[in-house]
Amino acid sequence: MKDSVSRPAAHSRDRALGTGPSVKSYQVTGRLWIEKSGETYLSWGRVVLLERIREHGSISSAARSMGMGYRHAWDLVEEMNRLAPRPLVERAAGGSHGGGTRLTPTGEEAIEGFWKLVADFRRFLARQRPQV
Amino acid sequence: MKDSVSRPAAHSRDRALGTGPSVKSYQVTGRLWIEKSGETYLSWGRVVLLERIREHGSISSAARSMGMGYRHAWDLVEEMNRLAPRPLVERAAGGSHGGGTRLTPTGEEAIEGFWKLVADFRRFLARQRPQV
DNA sequence: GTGCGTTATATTAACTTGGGAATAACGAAC
DNA sequence: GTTCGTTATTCCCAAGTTAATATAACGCAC
Repeated sequence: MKDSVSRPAAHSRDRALGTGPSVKSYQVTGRLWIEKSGETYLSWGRVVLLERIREHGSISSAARSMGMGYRHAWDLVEEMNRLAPRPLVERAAGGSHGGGTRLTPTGEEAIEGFWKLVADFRRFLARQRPQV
Repeated sequence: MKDSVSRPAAHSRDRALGTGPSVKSYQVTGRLWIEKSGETYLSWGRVVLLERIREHGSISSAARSMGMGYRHAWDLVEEMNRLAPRPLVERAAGGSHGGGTRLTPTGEEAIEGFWKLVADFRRFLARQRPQV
């Protein structure tokens, strides 16, 4: 079974979660993220970036694959690693292929945990009836 | 009993809802709003603006009271009225005091309904345990 | 040591959002 | 008709965010 319902496609640009393709004209929508000390730690786009890094093996390739500038992607990775209890990715500059970036087990857990949170949020939104 | 918990102070600039003053270092946070046809209909700031209009009797005074430009406030009111099933506010230009803006019953219901939604959302967030 | 593609870093440009200023229109009170 | 403060509308600017560009550092393969 595809998990495209509980876990939206990684290539989606939508970071706002609604109740899906509804016929209702009014729709309760929202965003969810995790902060640490007031700073954003994990969000939709950040987790998608982590998945792309896992898939492509480098920050630059991951950024290209989702139309994001390398600088922006690097900043996000830097901040996530800084806020995480342990690094989510390990980076290497130089080497035979120039280097690369790969997920740590902590990074894998962060992805999984965030999508679980998102799934709960989607269920919550689906229960809401927009009061017009 | 004050309602500052279930209904945050109207002057708050925070539109993001967390689980309150928690000692946990990681905090699940989020925003909630209502869309119609992909356009934002009601959000935290918009509903606060409606409350200020009810309190002050005009868009300009309401905007001043919350450090918002009249232009921006007018745009928000215009869009809310356009997306609402029936107008949320009635506006009058001219008159003894220059005119003014007041809430309609629909506007009152919109405020009440949105804060109920927010209260549910706060309860949902409070149930979440940030998975680090 | 040279080549390669990456990470790392700084600088600049473009875009978005909201604020400020200015002006006209409004309409009841006087 | 004058006054008043509001609504309504246009234009421009400031600030913050994101994208684009450029350059240096890195380290393994060869």
